[in-house]
Amino acid sequence: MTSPATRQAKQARGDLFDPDCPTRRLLDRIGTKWTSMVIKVLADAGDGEVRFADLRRRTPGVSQKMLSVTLQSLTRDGLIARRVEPTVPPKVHYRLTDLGRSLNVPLTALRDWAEAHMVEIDRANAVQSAESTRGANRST
Amino acid sequence: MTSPATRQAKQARGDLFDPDCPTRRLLDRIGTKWTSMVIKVLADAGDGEVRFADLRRRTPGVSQKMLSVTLQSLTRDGLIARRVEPTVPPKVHYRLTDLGRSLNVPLTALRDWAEAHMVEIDRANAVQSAESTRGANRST
DNA sequence: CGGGATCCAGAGCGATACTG
DNA sequence: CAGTATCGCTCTGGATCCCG
Repeated sequence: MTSPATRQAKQARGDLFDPDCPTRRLLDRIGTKWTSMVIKVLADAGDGEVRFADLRRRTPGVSQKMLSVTLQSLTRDGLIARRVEPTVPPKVHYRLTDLGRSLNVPLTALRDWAEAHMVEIDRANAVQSAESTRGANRST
Repeated sequence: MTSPATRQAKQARGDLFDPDCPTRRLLDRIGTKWTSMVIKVLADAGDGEVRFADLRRRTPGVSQKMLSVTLQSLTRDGLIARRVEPTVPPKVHYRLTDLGRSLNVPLTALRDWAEAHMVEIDRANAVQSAESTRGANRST
């Protein structure tokens, strides 16, 4: 997530181009393995809240630790809201904030692009592999 | 970049939801530190080609190794095209492909969101810090 | 039930040095 | 000029155990 130390070092070096580039910082967040999927799950839930266990079930493959960490990050960033029911077995509910929902818009665009074009990327990779497999016979 | 081994394991476990989710795979690519910036630099160059050294100059902070690696990935994925002038000091030119340019569209949306809303995320983080600094005095 | 703490393997990435 | 190879650090993220 681009540690503060790194950014400090850059600023100390005198190049202030970095603060102009919040894109990297955003990508560092949504690029973290489970973030975008959690946002999608919450977005699909509409305005409803989702409990921790439900989130875990709807996010296959996530460990409880990483789900916990992801939810903490998103909460700190103000993208999701946390509500705790102080019952004896505590129930914790999560939902997207307005900010989180607004992020979901460009994120959905990216998802759509991915679903539409990842096959082309796969095909491109396949071509490269094929070219390296056969030695290099251009003509004929 | 979500190793093939990981995906194999998941398929072996029987949950085939993952291949349905190319978003993760896309984020693994554009989430890699320099990818989105290189795409932006090339997109800003219009349909023109940019040489390696130019790219490096316009992508402050990148090492020649990481730029090289990033360009290789993008080339394999068919997002950029590579043209080599076989002169004695070789000149290599890069440009976005149509696929790369189409990716730049949702990516630009994400950049716009970042520039518009990262301050809110920073503010949210500041609030959390403040709340943890002062013990916890709610009323008043 | 929800989540914090710890340990550990692996990937990302930077610095440096060498090649065609 | 453009790239490859090696080393080493850091950070991610998974497994496991423990707590309220």
